[in-house]
Amino acid sequence: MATIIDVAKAAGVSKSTVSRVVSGNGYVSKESREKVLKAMADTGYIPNALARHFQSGETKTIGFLAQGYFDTLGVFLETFTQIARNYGYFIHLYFTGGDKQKELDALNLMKYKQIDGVFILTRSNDWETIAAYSMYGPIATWHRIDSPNIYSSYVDHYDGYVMSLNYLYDCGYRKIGHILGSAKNLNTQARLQAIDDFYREKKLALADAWVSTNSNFERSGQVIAKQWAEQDERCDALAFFSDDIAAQFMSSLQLLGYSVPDDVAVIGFDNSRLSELMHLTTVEYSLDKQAVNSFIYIYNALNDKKIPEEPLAVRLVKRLTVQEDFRGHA
Amino acid sequence: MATIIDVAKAAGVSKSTVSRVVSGNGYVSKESREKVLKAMADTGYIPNALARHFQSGETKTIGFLAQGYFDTLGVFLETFTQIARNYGYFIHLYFTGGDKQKELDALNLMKYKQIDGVFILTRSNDWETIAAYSMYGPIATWHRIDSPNIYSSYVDHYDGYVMSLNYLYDCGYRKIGHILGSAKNLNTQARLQAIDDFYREKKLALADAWVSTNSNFERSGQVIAKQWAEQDERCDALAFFSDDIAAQFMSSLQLLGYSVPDDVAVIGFDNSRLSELMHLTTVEYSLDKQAVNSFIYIYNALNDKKIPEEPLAVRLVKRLTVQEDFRGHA
DNA sequence: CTGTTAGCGCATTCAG
DNA sequence: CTGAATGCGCTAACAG
Repeated sequence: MATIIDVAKAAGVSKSTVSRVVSGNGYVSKESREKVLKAMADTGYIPNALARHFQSGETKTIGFLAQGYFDTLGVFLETFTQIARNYGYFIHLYFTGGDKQKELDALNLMKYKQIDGVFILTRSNDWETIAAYSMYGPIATWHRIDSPNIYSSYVDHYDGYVMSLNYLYDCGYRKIGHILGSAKNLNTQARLQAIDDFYREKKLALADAWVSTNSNFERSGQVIAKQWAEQDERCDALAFFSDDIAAQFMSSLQLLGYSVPDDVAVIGFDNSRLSELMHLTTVEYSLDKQAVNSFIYIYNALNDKKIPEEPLAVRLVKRLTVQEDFRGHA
Repeated sequence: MATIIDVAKAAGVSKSTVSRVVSGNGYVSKESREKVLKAMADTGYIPNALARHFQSGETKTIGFLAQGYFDTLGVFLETFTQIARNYGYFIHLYFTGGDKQKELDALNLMKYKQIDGVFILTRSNDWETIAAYSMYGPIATWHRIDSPNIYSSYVDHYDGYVMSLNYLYDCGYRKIGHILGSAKNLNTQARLQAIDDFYREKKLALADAWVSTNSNFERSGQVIAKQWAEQDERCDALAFFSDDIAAQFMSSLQLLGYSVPDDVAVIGFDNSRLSELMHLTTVEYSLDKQAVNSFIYIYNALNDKKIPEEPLAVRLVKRLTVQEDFRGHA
C-alpha cells in the first residue's frame, strides 16, 4: 500500500507538497502538481482515511439512532443518508431495541470520537438525559421537543390534524374518534388542542367524542379495532396519529368482519408507503425535508456554517378510506 | 480530553503500562493495574477510538449496501446491526439509488480503510465487477450467486416454491399463475425447475400455465393486476416470488374491483411485515439467519475465526389469501 | 511556492 | 513485570 512518502519520492518532492495537492489546501505550482498527480497514478496511491481522521479528530460520520425498524424509518433513513453523502458524511446505524443503556452507549460514541454527531429517530431515555450528551457533539431529532441543546426539525401537527378533521367534517362525518400517541408528546398536545378548537368551531359536543391517547404500543391497532367493534354507538370515522397504527387497525378490522370505509372511515398520518398500498387517506408532512433539516443542523454545527433549512409543508392525500359523500350510517 | 499520557502521569507509571491494562495485552502487576484503573477514573480517561483504528488499521465497521429502502431491508438491517454489535462491529450504511458508480465508491471504501468488509443487500453492478473488490476485504450477500470471491447466505427457493405449489394444489387450485423475478437470478431458475417438476408430477399441462418472469420492477404489481384482469381464462391462483409485489398486486386488484381470495388466490414469499398486515399467505425462509450467516462469514474472514453458521429453514405461513377448500370458480 | 519539523494517541517492540 | 523508544500516515506551523 503506497503512502504519501512513496508518492513524494516518486515525484521528487516533499510529502507536504503531496499533502497539499491531495487536500487542496495551500499553494502548489503547476509543475509540482502535475508531477505529484502522475506519481499518485503511478504508485496507485490512496489516502488512508484512518490517518486523516486521526489527524483531524473528525470521523465524518453521523450516528443514526432508532429503537428498531418501522415503516417511516425507511424514508427517513434514505433521505438522511443521501444528503449526508452529498456533504461528505457517512451514516453509522444503531438499533437500541428500546434498551436505555444501548442508547447511552451510542451517544457515548461521540465522546470516543467514533461519530461526530447524532440524529435520533426514536429514543429510549428522557430527553433531558440525552441532552446532556450535546456537550460532545450536535444532536438532532424530528420529534417535537423543547430543549436548548437538541435541535428539532418538527412539523406542527396542529395544522395537519385540523386539515384531517375539516375534511372528515366536509365529507359528512360527525362521530369522529381520535387515536393519539403518547400523552407527553408535544404533537399529541397539539392534536388535543386542535380537537378542542375543532369541536368549538363546529359546535359539536366534545364530550361525546372518543379520544384515545397512548395508542403507540406494539399492537395498539388490534386493540383499537376491538374497542371500536364493542362500542355501543360506533364512530363513523377514526383519525389516527400514524399510518402504521391505522394500517394495523384496518387489518384487524377486516378479521373482525368489518370493512373500511363502509363501516368506518379511516384517516392516517405520515403518507407512508404502507398507506399507499392500503389506499389509506392520510396527511403528508414532508418527512424527507425534516430529515434534510436535521442533517443541515448537524452539519452547520460541525463545520461552523450557516446553510439555510428547507421550509416544511403539510398536505392532505386523498385515497379510498374516507367516503366523500358520507350521509350517515343506516 | 485526557490522553494515555495524563493517565500515566497520574498513576505514576509509563504509558506502556496504561496501554497494557486498557487493551488487556501483556502482563501487569496487580498494584500497577489498580493504580492505573484509579487514575483512569480520576482523569475521566476515554481511549481515542480514532487513534486505535489508525494504529490497528481496522475500523471495526462493516458496510451495508443497498439500492434503496424496501420492506425486507428493515428486517435484514435490524438483525445484521444487532449481531454486528454483539461482535463489536459497527454498521456503515449506503444507499446507491441504483447508481453503479456510487456502488463502486462504497466498495472502494475498503481500499481507503474506511470499512473492513461489505454486505450487499441489493446491487447495481455485475457480480463479476463486484467480486474484483474482494481483494480489499470480505464481501457477502444473501443473493444466490455462484462466485468463489463472494459469500452467499442464500436459501434455495426450490423447496419453498414446491411447498407453495403443493399447498395450492391441495386446496383445489389447478389454474396457477407464476410471477417470477429476474430471469438471470438463480432463484428464478430454481423456481422454473420447481414448476417443471410440479406439473410433471401432478400431470398438469405446463403449456397452459401463465409464467411471467422479470416482474421485479417498480410497478410490476400493477401491471400484473391489469394483465390478470384482461386474461380470457383467468388463473385461480397466483404464486409470487415476493410479498412486496404480491401486495402491490392485491392493492391494484382492489382498485379494479376484484377481491382476494374470492376472485383469485395469492401466495407470496418472504413473510414480510407487509404480508402480515395484508393477511397474505406466504413462505418464510429465515431471513434473519441469512443476515446472521453473512455477518459471521465476514467476521470469520476478518478475524481468522471459524464460528459456525446457523442452519436455514423454510416454512409455509397460512393466512387469508388462499381458500383451503377451493372447488373451482362458478 | 516548498521543504523541514513536530506531533496527533496509541500499541508494540526491545531492553532491562 | 515495566519503561523508553519507535512509528503508523498525515497535516500544519514555520522558516526559508
